[in-house]
Amino acid sequence: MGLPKANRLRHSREFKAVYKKGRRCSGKYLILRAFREMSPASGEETLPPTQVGISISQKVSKKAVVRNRIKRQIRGIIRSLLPQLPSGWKIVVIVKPQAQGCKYEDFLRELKQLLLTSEVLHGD
RNA sequence: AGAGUUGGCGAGGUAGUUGCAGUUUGGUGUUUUUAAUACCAAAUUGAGGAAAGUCCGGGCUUCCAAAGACCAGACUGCUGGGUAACGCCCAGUGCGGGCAACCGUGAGGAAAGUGCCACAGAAACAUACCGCCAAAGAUUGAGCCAUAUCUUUGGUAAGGGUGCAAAGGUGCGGUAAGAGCGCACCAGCAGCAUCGAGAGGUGCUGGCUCGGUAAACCCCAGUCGGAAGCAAGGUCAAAGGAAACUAUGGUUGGUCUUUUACCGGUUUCCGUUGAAUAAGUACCGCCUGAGGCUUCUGGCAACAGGAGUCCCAGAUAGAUAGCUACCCUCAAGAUGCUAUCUUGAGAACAGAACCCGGCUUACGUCCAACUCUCUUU
RNA sequence: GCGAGCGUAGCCAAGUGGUUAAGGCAGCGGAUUGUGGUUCCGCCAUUCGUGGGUUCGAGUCCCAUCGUUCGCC
Repeated sequence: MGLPKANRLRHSREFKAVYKKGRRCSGKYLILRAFREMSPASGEETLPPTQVGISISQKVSKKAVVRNRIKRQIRGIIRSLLPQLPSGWKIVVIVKPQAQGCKYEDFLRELKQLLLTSEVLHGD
């Protein structure tokens, strides 16, 4: 469940910018860093599409298979949520070591909650 | 039926659907055209036997200015073969383990030299503590003989004790006591004959002899240009500039000789950009290869050669997941008496990152062959 | 990708192939004290990360493996 290339964070610089300027929300298993580029002249139409990156360290698990599965599941959730997200955001999802034994539903619930609390997603 | 040994296959399958990456084709948009790039649609392909550990061997790339000599250095170590190469593989020899199938093997040299062998023991490359034996002398005694004890000189390595190990082992003869001193068998060494391509096997003869350790230094034989590694290295557009430190030198193990070749190096800051001193993935390298499959020939085999056929992952914050249906396998339960139904699971180890050949480690199921034991016919 | 080091008691650790593996902290028991601390004495490694091998004998030498820490591009 990969994301389209336009919706990915791709460079180390962009990650660093998000860490530096973005707001921070943490849950039980995940940490969210979000940052919106607000140039005063441009309107909603000219904003770049929202880009998302996932960061998972070797501390979560030494096994690449486990790390990749978590990444895929999170990416799948983001993909399903993508139409609801407003454009212009740069988001980094960091996986905590406690997330080792988590299931798809756990990530889904937590990620939705984090997006709401960080005011990226405006609930109804 | 149980216990065990060896080898092999495969890593659930098919269809649909949503989604991701590559390739090809078509279409649309952008840039001045060629072309490049983005999006859309269709077709097609999409992780492993270990992709892992990075323990060996290569290919490939760049640097070391070129040539030569010597010394270092590293690795390997029964024989023959295979291979691009290997510390790998195959076949054999010796030794060790197992009742056996079979398995393991770091298996050159200790009479080139040096070192070490704790404790114990007399002695651990060299000897005599207790013993045994012979001769001489002394002691008790007036003297002699015998015996005993002691001393000195010599012989001996059988016995005792020590130890991982005591100088070939066992038996018989022999001797003052003993000893390969002699004989038989065994083990080791040397020579000859014979078989084998060779490691070695077998037989005969001989003199009887020499501790262990080289995964201690070392000696011998053989192999190796060195260093880095795809973050190698290159293409693209552009624009380089400033400051500081260091150099009579430097150029990849060391020394020397000859010829000549090249030249600064490091750090910091500013700047244009898709990207700026660095992990630039924008592009190449980058997936046609010591390639796979089928078959024939040679070879005990590893493997080699010929023919046919196929194209089979190429990401770069890094592509394989979710759902549905059927089949197959397994487990549990019910009906029921050998089939049906229901539920659950499809595992274990584990994710390509330049590419190959091995080794090692992790790991679940199935199949085949063989060995031993027990029971029945 | 390339390389280097370390695993010894709960913790920090020493250890030229040769008894029963040195210390310190912690812990436990005892003595001293009216009680506690200080001080003193004693105990505490079924064996040196794991598995093989060499050796008469391995924590030490060799091979493989597991874990862990660090460096460079």
